[in-house]
Order: sequence, then structure tokens, then C-alpha cells
Amino acid sequence: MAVTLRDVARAAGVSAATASRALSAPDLVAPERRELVRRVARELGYRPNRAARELITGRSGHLCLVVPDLGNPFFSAVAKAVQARARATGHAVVVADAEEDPVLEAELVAQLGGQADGVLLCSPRMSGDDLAAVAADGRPVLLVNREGAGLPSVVVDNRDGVRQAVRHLHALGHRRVAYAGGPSGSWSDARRRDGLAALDLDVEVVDLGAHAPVFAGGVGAADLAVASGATAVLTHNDLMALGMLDRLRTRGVRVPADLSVVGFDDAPVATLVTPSLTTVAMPLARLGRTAVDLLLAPRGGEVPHSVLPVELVVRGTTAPPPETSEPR
Amino acid sequence: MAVTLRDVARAAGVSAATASRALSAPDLVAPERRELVRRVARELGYRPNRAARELITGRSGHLCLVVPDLGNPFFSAVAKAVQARARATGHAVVVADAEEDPVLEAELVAQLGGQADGVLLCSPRMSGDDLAAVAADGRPVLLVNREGAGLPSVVVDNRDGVRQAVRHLHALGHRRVAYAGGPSGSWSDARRRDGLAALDLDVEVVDLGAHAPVFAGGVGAADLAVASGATAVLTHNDLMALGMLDRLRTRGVRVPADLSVVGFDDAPVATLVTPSLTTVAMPLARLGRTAVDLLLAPRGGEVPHSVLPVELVVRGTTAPPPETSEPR
DNA sequence: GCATGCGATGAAAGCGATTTCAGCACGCTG
DNA sequence: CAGCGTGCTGAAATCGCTTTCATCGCATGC
Repeated sequence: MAVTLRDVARAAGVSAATASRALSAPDLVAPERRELVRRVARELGYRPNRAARELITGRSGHLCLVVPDLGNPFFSAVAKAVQARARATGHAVVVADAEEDPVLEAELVAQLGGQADGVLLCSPRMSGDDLAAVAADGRPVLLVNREGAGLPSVVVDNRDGVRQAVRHLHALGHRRVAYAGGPSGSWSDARRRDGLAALDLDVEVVDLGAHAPVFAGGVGAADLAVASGATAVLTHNDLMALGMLDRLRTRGVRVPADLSVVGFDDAPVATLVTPSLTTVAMPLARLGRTAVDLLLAPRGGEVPHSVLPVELVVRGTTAPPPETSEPR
Repeated sequence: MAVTLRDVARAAGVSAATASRALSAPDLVAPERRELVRRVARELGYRPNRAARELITGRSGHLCLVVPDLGNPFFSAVAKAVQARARATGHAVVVADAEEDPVLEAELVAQLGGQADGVLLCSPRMSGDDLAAVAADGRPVLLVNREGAGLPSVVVDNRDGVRQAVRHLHALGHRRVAYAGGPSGSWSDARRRDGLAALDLDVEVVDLGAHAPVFAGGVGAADLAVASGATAVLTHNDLMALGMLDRLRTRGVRVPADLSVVGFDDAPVATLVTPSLTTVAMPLARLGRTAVDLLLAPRGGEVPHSVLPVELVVRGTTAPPPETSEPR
């Protein structure tokens, strides 16, 4: 039913070998014949059978992308970019949703990754040991938004994000800033705490502890923030910031007049709320693109690694602290 | 390097044929031998080579999902569900983002769909003719969130969504309701207009025309809504509703006191804004699951088709109209 | 006792591409 | 003119698996 290479070869009056070469190794065929074959192939609507090609070359033309939750805009944005870049390089993308489950994650990598030309592991929940096991398979793996197990990776500059946010707040006059952190196991949360610890500004940092990286987590952290006496709060992500804004409004705390709030991620929703959210923007599309490029790049012995810059986007939730600021 | 069926067969002391049967057609092999082979396969960590299997069976174990924009929460939610259901049936999902481009969409289907066991086309932008062309290829295709070209499809009950929304508003006392529509080519927008036309309630409907289905579109429609004299507005989707809320706030129109607003989709953001959005919820996960089931179901001659129920979620943006309502 | 049938097995033929290998024709060099 | 490299080409092997097809016991029925 489908047009095969033999059909093309026959129609062009050449052998299958020549037809194959004409299409995928043009220099090996006499120009005249080559064009003939290509024309015939086009006319017949020939499409090479990926399975047959994979069987012999070992390359499937597929990349496997594993994310913890496709419903999360963070990951769908990365997935979109990965998909676009992969297509540009002639690859299709098999997407797998690990449902935030480290066990399922490992299984998916083993199952789907085995037949792919490479695996992109997005913010893996897996332990370092499991990551190492994946790597031991020899198949190219690249971690997105996490470092570990000596594997190639692409991350964003979390430390610098924190620094930019706090510098902004410091410039506004804030001297006491609270941090509402994400889940304690989170790799990026750890990097942000590193950033807070390494500040060389005249700013006191209050740790509000670990919270679920969702709306409700921000609600809970809001009361802690108010009690902390800080004039500004940094949250682990935008969802938490939104929850915090909601709770603060309920409690009659005005944002940004009484308290400034800075989120992380620049989720689409950041511009949809009022006041719009000041937040640290992640280059998600670039993250996806770079991931594909690094995964596909010929390995020159060393382990590829890339740190992407982040950018503070100042919007409506940050302002100078109230005049009657608490004495320190 | 990888463990092949031959390796398993040799280790188990049987022929490759028997090993193959033991794993994929168990009844054809003597119980004792069958278990032996399966144990050996497990111990060796055997994973069948998908390409080899596809080459002979013609089934790749892949489904292809084409969406207009993965970054849109609507589609990423469907994608998530599709992926989960597909995995349950032993399929991997190749996701393609058509970037809202009908031409690219058709190309992706031709390219990726050709080697897949089936294609899920989500809210296709393609013309009916192009859809028919896709279908003519003989490959199983299923439309999600659109009907057309005599192809199998899964849709949500847009008409009923509109009916539920308007009935809710009518019950609150509204008698003049505006509709801010989406892009004029949109299939679902057409169905909603059908719903509006078929109402049997004592409610006057004002058409605010077509708008881009994004935040900005809602902003533009807001002024029209105010001018229309309607006491409630229905928007094509939640993003538009959000834009409308923003603009209304700017203009000093209170929601829901002065004007009620109802969105469509129940996007995650609907609960993150204040007041939270009354909206018509789509069963997105179910849409994805049903799509996979219908695509994979054995065709019994007739064309599978399924209409899923929607549900109005009443939140904070709807209330009775102001007492000093405009006279009709 | 012999034909029959049945269940279980293995040998072998592909599936559709790529890729080695050998062969052929040709032109050049010494 | 012998010898050799060069440029193209086709025959054939191969990738890992499934699936006929034939075979072989062995029990059953007449």
C-alpha cells in the first residue's frame, strides 16, 4: 500500500541501493541519475519507513521528553520549545508525563528512552542514584532544570534570580525580606537558598520554611510573612505568590503598599492578576531549545552544561516599604 | 549491546520462534516452557525492539497527537490525559505543536501520522477538505473538539454549556445578556452561537462580535459590553473573561455587582483571580481519554462520535443584576 | 494397526531500509 | 601497453522480530 524504496527504484530504473543513496547520500550518485530518482520519489509520494531505517541505523529519529506534570505551564512551555527545536532537527518527540512520581519516572525512561535517540529529563524527581543508573545505559541523557550524577544538564541561574530580586527590593528601601520556600527536596529551591545565603547586601533574610509550590502553599505562607515583620516576600514560584496575594487581600494587607511580593517563573498568569506580579522570568523556550541542542551535540569528551540567565520582571507587586517601617 | 530475542531464546534453550510466541502469544506455547522463557527474558532485562516489531506487524505502538498550541492550558490538559490513557494501552505519544498554523498542521499529520497507529487531531485549524484528505490516507484519525469530514470525533456539548450559563443568569434575574465571541472561524464558537440562538428563555442576547480568544480580546470586548446595556456577559473563554474583568475594574465597573461575567473552559487560572471566575467547565481529561479509546476501538462500520457533558461552575463573578437595572 | 488430528516446536521467509563489497568502465601514468 | 586509481553501480547481507509452513510425537478412533 505504501510506496517503498523498491517501488521508487523500479520506477526510476535503478537498484534499491542507488535509490537509497540518491536520497540520503547524494554525492555518491551521478547527478543525472540522482535527480531522476528524487523526482520519481517525489512524484510517487515516497516516505521512508522509519522503522526499517531505525532497524539498521539504530537511530529512531525520536527524542523522549519526560516531565513531572504536563499540566504545569512551566513544563508545557518547555515541551513546546523542545518539540519545535526537535522538529527543526528532523526529530519527533515522545512526551511522557511522570505524574510527579519518581518511580514512574524511572520506568518511563527505561521503557520509552530505550528506543529513542536521546532522553530529556525535565526537573527529575529521581534520586541521584537512579539518575546514574539511567546514565549507565549508555543512551544520551540530558537533565533539564537540575544537575546531578555527572550528567549533561541545562539549568537556569537560580542564584542570580534571587540576587536580582533582592537587589531590586533593596533599591526600593527594603531591609528585611522573607523567603517562602518550596518543597524541601527541590533542587531549584536549594539553589535559591544558596543565593540568599551568598548575598552581599545590607538585607536581613527571614526563612519562612518549606511550602507546597501551589496556591494553597502561598496562602499558608502569607500569615507567616506578615508575622515575620518583613516588608517584602520572595516566594518559590508564582502560584505561591498568587496564593499569598489572595490571603493578604483577605487580611487587609495592601500589596504593594504594605508588603511587596516577588514571585518566580513569570507564569502566564502573572500578568492576568491585579496588581500584576513582579517575578523572576525563566527563559523557558530557550531552556527547551538548548536542551535539544546539547543533547544532540557531538560529545567532545567533557559533559555539556549550560546555565541560562534569568531576568527580573518588575510589575505591580513591588514598591518601597511603608514609611512607618518596623525598626530593626 | 541490547538483549535481543535470540539471546533470550538461546539462554532458554528454545528457538527464536518459540521465544517470540512465549512472550506475545502465550497460548501457543507449553506452559512450562512459556514460563521458562518469560523468566529468562525478565532476568536478562529483555526489551523488544519496537522498530523490528513495527517493521513486520505494521503497528508502531505510537499515537500522534497534534495540537495548535501546547502552551495553552486547554491543550496541555488534553495532552496529559491522552498520554496517560495511551500508556495504559501500551502506546507512546508523539506530540506535535502546529503553532496555530493550518498548513503546518497538515504537514505534521502527513509526516508524523504516517508512521503512527493513529492520529488525534485536536481542534484542527485545517479546512474540511484538508481533513478529508487526511482521512483518505486510510490511517485512523480522530478529531478532538471539532466535527467534520465524516471523521470520528469527540466534542464537548458547547450548546448545553451556553444554555447552562444563560439559565443561571436568568435565574439570577438577568434579562439582557451579551456574548463576546471568539475568532469567526472557530468551530466551537459557531456551536455556542447555535446554543444562544436556540434558547427558550425570556432573555435578550446581544452579540458583541468576534474577538481574539486572549486576554486582550476580552479587554476590547469589555467596553462593548458596558455600552450594550447588558447586565451580564458571556465570553468565549476564560482568558477573555479575565481581560474583561481587568478592563471593567479599570473603568470602575464592579463585578459582579454592576455586571456579571461568565467564562468558558474553567482554566486553572479561574480560581486564582479575585473574584474567582464563574465559568463553564470542560471535561478535558475525559476528552483526552475518550479520544484515545475511540481511536483505538475497533470500528464497527459506523463512525464513532461522542459528545461529552459540560458543567457550569458558579463562583464569584455572577450575581443578581443591579436593582437600578436598565429598563428594557 | 493404521489413518487422523492436534498440540507444540523450529526452520526459514520476509518486513524496508542501509551499507559493505565487489565489479565494471574509464582515464591516467609510467 | 600494463597497471592502477577513481567514480558509480548493483547484488547481497543485515538489523530484530513475527509468522507462515512443515515436522514430529502422541493420543484417539475405527
